[in-house]
Amino acid sequence: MNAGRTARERARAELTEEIKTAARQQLATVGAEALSLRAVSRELGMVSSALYRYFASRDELLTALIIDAYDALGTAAEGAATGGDPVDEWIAIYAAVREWARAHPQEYALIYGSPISGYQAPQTTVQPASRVPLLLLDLLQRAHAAGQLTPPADAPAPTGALAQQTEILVALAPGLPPAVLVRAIIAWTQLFGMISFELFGQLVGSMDPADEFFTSASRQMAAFLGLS
Amino acid sequence: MNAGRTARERARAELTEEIKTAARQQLATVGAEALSLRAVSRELGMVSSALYRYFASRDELLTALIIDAYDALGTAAEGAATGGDPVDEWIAIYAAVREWARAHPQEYALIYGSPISGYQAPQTTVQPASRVPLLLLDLLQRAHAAGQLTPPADAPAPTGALAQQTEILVALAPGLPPAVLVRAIIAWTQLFGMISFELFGQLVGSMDPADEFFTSASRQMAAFLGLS
DNA sequence: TGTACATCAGTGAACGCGCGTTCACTGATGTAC
DNA sequence: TGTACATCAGTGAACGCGCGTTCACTGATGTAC
Repeated sequence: MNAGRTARERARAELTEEIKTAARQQLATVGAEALSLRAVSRELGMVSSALYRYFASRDELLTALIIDAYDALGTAAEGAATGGDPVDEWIAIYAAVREWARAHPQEYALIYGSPISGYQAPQTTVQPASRVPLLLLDLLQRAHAAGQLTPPADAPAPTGALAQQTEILVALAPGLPPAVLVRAIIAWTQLFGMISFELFGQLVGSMDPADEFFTSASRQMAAFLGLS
Repeated sequence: MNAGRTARERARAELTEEIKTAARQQLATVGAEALSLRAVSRELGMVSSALYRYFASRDELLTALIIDAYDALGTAAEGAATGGDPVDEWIAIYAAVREWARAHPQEYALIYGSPISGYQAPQTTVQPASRVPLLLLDLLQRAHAAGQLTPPADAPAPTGALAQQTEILVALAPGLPPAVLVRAIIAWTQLFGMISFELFGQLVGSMDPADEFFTSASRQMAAFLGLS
C-alpha cells in the first residue's frame, strides 16, 4: 500500500487530509466566506504559516474542498445508481443527492450556493462538478436503449440556438432525443432548486419537512422525462 | 408630500436610504458576508459609529437589505402580471424574475443564495418573501376560474402528509386542485433553481447563455401546470 | 555501512490590514412656555 | 416672538478582536557517494 513512499511523503499526505478535515469542520460552523487559515491551523495546533507548506493560499484550500465536495456528492449519487428499474433508479439518485446535501449543508452551499466573493473556481473543478449530471444522462441513455424511455408527446423539440446547445449534450449521450435532453436540464435545475430551497429555508411554511414533496417531485420529473 | 415632517425627520429618512444604497453598492462588489459597516460609512464620509443612529447593528442593516430585495423582486414580478393570457403571463413573470436577478445578482444571492453565517432572518422578511409565490398562485387561481387551467391527467393527487401540507396552500388559493398546487411548488423550485444555476455558473458548458432554454422551460412548466 | 550535503516541515515574529460595537462628547434642531 | 430645555445626529477615541501572507530560521528526514 505505502510501498515506495517515504515517511515524509506519508506524513505529508496524512497532514493534507487532516488540514482538509479541519477546514471542513470550520466550514460547517462558519461558512465558506469566513473560513480562515488561521482558525484551521489553530485547530491543528500548528502555526498558521505552516499551512503554506500544504496549500499555496486560502483559495487553493477552497478549491480542494470544492473538488472533494463534488466528488463526495458524485460518489453518493453513483452509489444509488443500481442499474435496475429506471424510474426507481432516478428516484434513488434524487434521494441520494438530497441525503448528502442534508448531511453536509455547508459543503452543499460551497458548491451550489452563492459564489464566494473574490474566488474564481479553476478548471479543475469542472470534471468533478459534472459527475451528477453525467450520471443522470447515462441513466436516461440506458433507459432509452432499453426501451424504457418514451419521449412524451408534448415535449417540444428544441429549435434555433437551443437546438445547437442541445447538440453538445447529444454528443455526451448519443441517441437521446433533443426534446428529452432539454427536459433533463429542466429536471436537473428542479432537483437542485428544490434542495437549495429546503436547505436555505424557502420551503418553511409550505413543504417543510420536504420528504414527501421531494419524493413526489422526483417521480413526477421521471414521468416528465418519459421514463417508465 | 412632506407635510408635518420636520427637517430632522426628512434628513433621517433620506440618510437611511443613502446608507442602504451605499450598502447595496458594497454588496454588489463584495457580497453579503463581507459587507462591512465601516466600509459603508467610509463611502458616505461618516464615522462608522454614526451608522448606529440608523441601524442598531450590522444584522439589522442586512435585514433591511433583504426586505428591500424581496420587495424589489416582488414589484418587478407583479409588474409583469398583465392579466392577459395566462400562459403569456406565466412566461412574462418568469422573465421578469430572471431579469431582476440578472440585473441584481448579489441581491439575488442575498435572498436565494447560501444563508449568511451567524445571521437569522427575522419574521419581518416572510411577507416580502412570499410575494412571488403568491403572485404565481394568484395567476393559477384566476386561470382556473376562467377555465384556462386544466389539471393534466397524469398529475397525481397528493396523499398522506403531502396532502396535508397542500391544504395550507388550498387556503391561500381556494379552488385550485391539490395536484396542481404540488406542481406549482415544483415549478417554483425549478424557476429559482434555473436562475441560481445561471447566475452561479452551473450552466456554463451546457445551456449558457440561457435565454432560449429559459423561455422553453417557462413554457413547458406552464404546460406542466395545465395552463392554456 | 557511514558520512556529507540537500531537501523539506514547522516555527515565530512581523507587516499591514481589516472589523463591529461602545461611550462620553459637542453642537445643531425641535418643543414648550 | 423669545428663551430655556430636551432631543437627537454625528464625532473621535478606544476596546478587543480577527485576518492572509512573507521571511529568516532551526532541526529533522532523505539521498548520493
